[in-house]
Amino acid sequence: MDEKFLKPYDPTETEPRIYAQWEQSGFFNPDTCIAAGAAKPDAPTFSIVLPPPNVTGRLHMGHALMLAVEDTLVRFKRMQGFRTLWLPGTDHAAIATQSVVEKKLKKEEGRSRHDLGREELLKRVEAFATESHDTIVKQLKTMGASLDWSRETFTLDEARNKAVRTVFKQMYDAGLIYRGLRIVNWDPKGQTTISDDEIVYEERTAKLYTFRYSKDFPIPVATTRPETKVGDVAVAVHPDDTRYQQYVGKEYDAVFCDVPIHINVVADKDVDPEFGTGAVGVTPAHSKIDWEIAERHNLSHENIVINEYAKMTVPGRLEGKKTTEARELVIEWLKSEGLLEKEEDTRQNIATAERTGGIIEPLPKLQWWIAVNKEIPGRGKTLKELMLEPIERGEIRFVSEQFEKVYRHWIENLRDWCISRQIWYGHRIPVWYRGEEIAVGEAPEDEGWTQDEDTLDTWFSSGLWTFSTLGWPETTPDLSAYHPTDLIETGYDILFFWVARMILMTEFALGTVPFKTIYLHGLVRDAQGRKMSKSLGNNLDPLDIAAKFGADAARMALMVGNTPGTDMRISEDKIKGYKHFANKLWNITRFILERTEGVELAAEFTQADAAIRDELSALAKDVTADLEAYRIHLAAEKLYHFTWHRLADEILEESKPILLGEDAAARASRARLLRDTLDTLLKLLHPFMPFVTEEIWQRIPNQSEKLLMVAAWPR
RNA sequence: GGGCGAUUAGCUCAGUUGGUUAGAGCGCACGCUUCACACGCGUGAGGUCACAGGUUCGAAUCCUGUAUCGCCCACCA
Repeated sequence: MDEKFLKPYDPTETEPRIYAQWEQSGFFNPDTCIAAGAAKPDAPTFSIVLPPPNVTGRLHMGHALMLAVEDTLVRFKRMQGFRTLWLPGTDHAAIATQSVVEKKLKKEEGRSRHDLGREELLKRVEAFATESHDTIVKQLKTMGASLDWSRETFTLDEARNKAVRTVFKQMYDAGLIYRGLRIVNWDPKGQTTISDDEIVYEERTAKLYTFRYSKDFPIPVATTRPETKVGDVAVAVHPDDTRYQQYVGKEYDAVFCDVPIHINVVADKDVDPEFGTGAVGVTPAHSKIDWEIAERHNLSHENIVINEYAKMTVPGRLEGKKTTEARELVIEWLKSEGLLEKEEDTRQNIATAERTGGIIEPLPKLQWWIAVNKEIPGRGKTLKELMLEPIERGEIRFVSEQFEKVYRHWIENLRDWCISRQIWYGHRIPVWYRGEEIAVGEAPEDEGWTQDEDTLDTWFSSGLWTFSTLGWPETTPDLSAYHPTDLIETGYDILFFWVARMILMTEFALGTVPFKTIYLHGLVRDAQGRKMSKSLGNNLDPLDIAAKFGADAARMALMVGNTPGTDMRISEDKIKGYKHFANKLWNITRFILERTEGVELAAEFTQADAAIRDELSALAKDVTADLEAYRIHLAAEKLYHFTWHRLADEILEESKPILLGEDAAARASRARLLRDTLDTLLKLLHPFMPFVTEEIWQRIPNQSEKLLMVAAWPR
């Protein structure tokens, strides 16, 4: 017996060595598996694209969970003989990455992006992205991820750029991408537009003020943002509100806090007569709803009073003031003029930007949009319909069915998607202007063209991920073999951002689904159930965890008892438990090898041993069925339980007298049973705990299959 | 305001299509230097499955309602 078994299992020494061995074997690449006979050339395929981690730093435990689940499924399928592809890549994560670099720049050098300029900033961001990428790859390998590195991609590399330009052009030609002036969510801190999905609402107490524009203005108006009232063009009331009907259609002039304003009184059904005074001051340039009201009543949109830095642009005492300062000044002025009628507390949800925390300032801006409710020429359907159909037809199914309703509900309320961003890192919008002319897709060859300054929302390129990574728009063998992919596995928090956008993009560009099954995992929280975050300092780094307990232990701890779609708690104690389990398996092996060394292995089992062999076959079947149905938590728990409490506690114990006994036939049968059981169990456990099982496997004498990772799955 | 989910042992959670006596890990108590393993072994305590009705031969599981907690979406000026 290998002397190594005399000491406890040491994952830190083992894991990097084993990973190097796997990598060297080339079996992460399905082509190598075929060449080596580990998969048949015509075997069915199984493919997953790795949800590309953002190059914003390093991986956290949520990523570790994702890797554990995906690697387990991939290894399972590979051992079953599928042509299995798990394709790695990273995401440039435009806003997220640029804002990390900008923050660093500010902190370390006290400079802004404008001090550096576009080109220099991009150099900095790219350097940072490269560094992050390398860290992330190291972490992925540490977790044991059997990714095909020969096919690695990046959302911003040349091939992916090409895919982005191609889809953009196709959508533009189909009339689905358009440029339009609308109220956008402007983040004054990040100096960019963001989409509705990037908004986080924070509940706060705010003051609701009731006032009149002037002494002779007949209708009192309630507002939480008095400073915007210098931009008002109308007062809207409900059409049935008898209090105000007599004023509808009338116009008034006033000088509001040094600013001359002209107010139309209009009737609009969107006004709630119960709220405030039942009358809304309409500020078209600084409120989405007001913009719509103004459109319905042909009122001016152009009355902009706040700029991109959230400062007032009107002449007079407010000029150049921040909105918050201006608010105070307006209240002061209202009081001094005797126009303020009431001041009360109200609860308010304030819109903030997810990445920067800046308070969103609605502003009218010329932006690029994707129309989701417009019929696609030649297809008779809208993008929204394309997003719903595969779910309805059952071509895509959710592992946790509750998400189907959530998804539908989101789609039904979907509005046009704003895809342009005023940041520099990302895919530059593939549009060029020359006077009145416009060119889309590829840069024109001739002189005088200027490219659009903006970049694309990062989710535009992520939406193409399942097929851009396989070589589209070229028709590659990979694309036809591995697309649609079998599974997408990611956190439920990016169902809308990403999963929905992949369905949209793939249905549009390829007319197929991007994947057949959606497996959404929950959040990984700390032992107290809190979100892991930098500010709380309760983050666990997969690298540290692997160094302390081994990647195998981390993987098991993340999978056992964790049902898809549900948040879980993780603690070092739990992970330690599975480190012990790896050691238990190690010692089981030691026992079996020691006690069967030199014992002749029987050809036939005794009746008792045949029963145990059947029990094991039943377990194998059970685990297989669980994995095929994505019940990973159950499979893992069953294996744990069998290994420790059936095999070690019972079978090994009752084997002791048999192996030391006089009955040679029983001894030979039991020896063979134990060796067979160990082999089978190592195979069954390998997808979950790849390192320790592989290490043991290679130290068992007379092993017929060399690498456990491509050994045949028990059937 | 609309939607989704949860409530099972002290704690964290499983429990697949309704089917024996409801399980695991951790923790706890007691005892073990037993020749695979103290990263261990043995024994044990601990549950009205949130509550109230209903369906059923049978309910933690299905239905209705209530309570509490959590999350998502929308958002009132």
